[in-house]
Amino acid sequence: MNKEKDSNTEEQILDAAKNVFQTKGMDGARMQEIADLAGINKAMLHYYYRSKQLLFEAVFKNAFSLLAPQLNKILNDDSSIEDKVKNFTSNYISFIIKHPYLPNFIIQELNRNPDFIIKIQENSSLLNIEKFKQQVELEVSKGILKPTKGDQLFINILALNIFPFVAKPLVKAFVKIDDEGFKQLMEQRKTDVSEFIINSIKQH
Amino acid sequence: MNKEKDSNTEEQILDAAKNVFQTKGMDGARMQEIADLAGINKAMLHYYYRSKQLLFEAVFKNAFSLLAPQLNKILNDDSSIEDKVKNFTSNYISFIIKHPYLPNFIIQELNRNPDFIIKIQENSSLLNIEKFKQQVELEVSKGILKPTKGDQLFINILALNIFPFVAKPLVKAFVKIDDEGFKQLMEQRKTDVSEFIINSIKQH
DNA sequence: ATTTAGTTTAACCATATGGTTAGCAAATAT
DNA sequence: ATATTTGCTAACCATATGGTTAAACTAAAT
Repeated sequence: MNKEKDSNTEEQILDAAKNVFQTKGMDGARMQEIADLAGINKAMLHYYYRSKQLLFEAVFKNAFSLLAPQLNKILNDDSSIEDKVKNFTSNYISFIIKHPYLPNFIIQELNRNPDFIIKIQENSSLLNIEKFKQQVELEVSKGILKPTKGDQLFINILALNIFPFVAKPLVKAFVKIDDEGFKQLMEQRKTDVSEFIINSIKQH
Repeated sequence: MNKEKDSNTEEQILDAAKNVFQTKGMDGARMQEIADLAGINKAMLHYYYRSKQLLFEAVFKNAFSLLAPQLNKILNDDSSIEDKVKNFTSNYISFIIKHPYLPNFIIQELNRNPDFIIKIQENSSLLNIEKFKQQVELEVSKGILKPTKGDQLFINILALNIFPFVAKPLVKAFVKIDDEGFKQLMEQRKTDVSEFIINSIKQH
């Protein structure tokens, strides 16, 4: 057996599957299209991944494992809330510009099958907002922040950063811009969003 | 012919189609499932709506026409930005609690087929952010608001209001709540979100 | 009573789709 | 040298799916 070629085929399949699943979703994806994109026989998909469901799960886990460390930064990091907001906003927007289909894919598929998140919750110590909430409480009591609820703040941070990418067609239509204009708008948000949040919660 | 019954069947189909399309999307929806839910023969779907695509479009247009007036309020209304933010936030969250699948459906399908929004743009005078932007500029120059970009503010308002519903499974997992807890969290946001926005942009 | 038009159903059709199988060719092990 | 395992392909299969059709039914119009 040729190890080089083995892993290569398997990777090519996963690559093609990422492409197709992330743009068309589980329901819209076709095994044949994945095979064509990978340049191999359809039977190979089943040879390496058994079923559409399992191939999809491989893609989904892969996608989530890319996103997880991004979210982890804001939850389990020791910098101040202000620094977290600034860093997360800038980093996350850069990250999504590199992986534009990720947030939409994850949100769409979680809505299609909410049980998915249970599996994720079991496997990863992620998705724990407690430390963040305590930190907000502490900074509120110290007078650094105005009275603020940790969970709502967290939702707001996610919303302001993720939403524009998820609703990209809507945003493009409202603001009347093309892809290039959208990219510029998102670049601007790297600083605008953190300012918007800090302005709102910081005690002055 | 029985007009009562006519429109009834047609409506029953549209109702069932709304249900199925809005929860499963175009790709995940099955004509047979829609027919079963409507309690009629599958051929009736084609009798009244010709094809899956046209039935879907009827559902989509219907959904968008529900959402449009909501967005219109914030774009073409004469109250102050502060009042707009307060009213929109409260009204929109109430609205979505009544139609929980709407935002997700629209966003998902616009991403699947971005051309859809072109048709919408042609037909409706909606989706024009100009008045809102001018109003922001005016209030900034009057010193009511801090320096603020109208388009970014509009995106932020949409993001903070819409995102939690679109990402509901994610939010539930992070905050560790069930459906009841989610509903309470959203009720709280009716005031929290507008405060969050006003705090950020109002000159003081 | 009969015609006419709209409505509904069961059966059917062509195609798409996820998945399987038999066999081949090359590499590896014996 | 031979047997065995592995990677791969072409052909195939069963079922699902969107869509069609011909005939039956209903109710109003003549």
